[in-house]
Amino acid sequence: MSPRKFFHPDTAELTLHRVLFALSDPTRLAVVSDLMRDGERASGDLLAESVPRSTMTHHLKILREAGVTRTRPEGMRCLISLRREDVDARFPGLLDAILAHGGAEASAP
Amino acid sequence: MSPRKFFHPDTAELTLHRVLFALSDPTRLAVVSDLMRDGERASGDLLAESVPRSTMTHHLKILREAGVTRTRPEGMRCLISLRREDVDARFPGLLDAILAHGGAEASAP
DNA sequence: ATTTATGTACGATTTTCGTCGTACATCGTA
DNA sequence: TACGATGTACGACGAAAATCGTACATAAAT
Repeated sequence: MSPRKFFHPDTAELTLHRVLFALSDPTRLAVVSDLMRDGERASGDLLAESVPRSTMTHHLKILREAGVTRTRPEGMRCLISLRREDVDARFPGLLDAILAHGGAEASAP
Repeated sequence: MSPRKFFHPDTAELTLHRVLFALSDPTRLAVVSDLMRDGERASGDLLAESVPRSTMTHHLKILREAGVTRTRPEGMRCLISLRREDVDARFPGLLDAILAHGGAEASAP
């Protein structure tokens, strides 16, 4: 019964092209937009109506392995949060620029 | 002998995920980094040593159709420049954030 | 008009990505 | 332990992307 493990890259290992790629998909952009507005959220509540679970798992894995989000197991659920400070430390202003654009594209793909 | 035509999207039609996708490739990121530092450049001078011409044409087309760059024919050559004001108008701070990161990844892929 | 330099168009190939169903694992609770 | 709820792993499928060679187009000069 080992607690579930999730790989998270170190802050120093984030690469710009990987982060940009993680953000280049409409579904993932919508997830990040939600996280920016609402803070930490359960993965099951993210776009739950429009995206199957296995598809959401896939997108969350890409965001997590790019260093954009953090996944924290909490009982049966997974809580997802933005790695705001880490991304800001490595790419200052990047998330602000995306936040500034707001959720204009943050609807379903 | 009509002068060569290149499609450029209107500023209002730029989408965030398309711009981010265009910037999510190391080769294209290196091109943009060069353009930020040196201004307008001939396409043949961009990474000429490491990327075949037809491949570079492909990348420049993606950048252009995403609205990130402008291509201007000048005699036999093509001059490439950043659409700085247009991208800034639509996504303020985005290019600054990438410029701030400098050319740290701007070497060959 | 021929030649040379530059860049595009097209096609073929390989790789990667996005989607999602199914089976499995984990967690809390009855 | 058995059950129900949540999330992951794996595999398959089709769509899209990255690479690059070859053929063609454009422009300038001879």
